[in-house]
Amino acid sequence: MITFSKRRSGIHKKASELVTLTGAEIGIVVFSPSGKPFSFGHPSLEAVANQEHPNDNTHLLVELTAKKGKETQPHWWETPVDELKHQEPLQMDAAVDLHKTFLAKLYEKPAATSSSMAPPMYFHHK
Amino acid sequence: MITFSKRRSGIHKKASELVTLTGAEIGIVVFSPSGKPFSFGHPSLEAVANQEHPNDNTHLLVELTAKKGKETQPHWWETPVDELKHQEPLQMDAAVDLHKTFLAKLYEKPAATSSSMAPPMYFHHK
DNA sequence: AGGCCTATATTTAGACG
DNA sequence: CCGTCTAAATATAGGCC
Repeated sequence: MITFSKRRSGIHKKASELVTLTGAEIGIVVFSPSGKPFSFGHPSLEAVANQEHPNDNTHLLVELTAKKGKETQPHWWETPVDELKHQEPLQMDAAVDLHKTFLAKLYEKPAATSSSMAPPMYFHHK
Repeated sequence: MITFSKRRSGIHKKASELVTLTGAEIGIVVFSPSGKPFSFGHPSLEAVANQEHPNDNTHLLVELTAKKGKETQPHWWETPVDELKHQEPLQMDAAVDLHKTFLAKLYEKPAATSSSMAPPMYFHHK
């Protein structure tokens, strides 16, 4: 648990460095062994994308449903994802195991500014 | 660019270690400065979750639309996210900048087995 | 791009406050 | 939980294939 905390910060730091050094964009979601979620990502979460994952023909649709209170929480990644909410397991394919996981997609504008990178990033938890 | 590659592997390795050492679950999506997407994650992508991000009242719905060809690509994270597909920018909120970003959520079953962790993980790209 | 190398810088575990 | 400290383990840049 202490190891988790330390290493989580480590990865977080590495991710920050990757962003500042190379201008890449990154998003990470981690769930601690105890189930606490932590999210982190580079630009800001302003819109989301929908993209096909060709190799397994998986199509993921990420949809932003509500957006308010933005002024007080400008950067979503500065906040913990907070409690998990259970819901009925999706019956897509029961092949592997009990774990349900995720995938995230990003969509970048054609000639978008690659600036706005690397505001100091934090990894909070609750 | 060489730095990006090396550090990307580094983060990937750290993520693997975090998983093996602590049993955490993690998912990462990185976009190289040139725009190439790389994904990585711990368990497998079998289902996805929908979860509220309380602090900014953002609600993200991640939906798995299609799932086939699984036999040949058992682990989604072993494959690159591949080419980005452009689509109309979402008009959710134009506040920040041109970048569109993402967020991912994970959903774990109540008393799920925390086993099945740490198969060697790879970071591919195209 | 990936692999191999080596010197240097960083991270880590573990103990402690 | 957060800091601080330490020795030991690891990541990194940069050169080279």
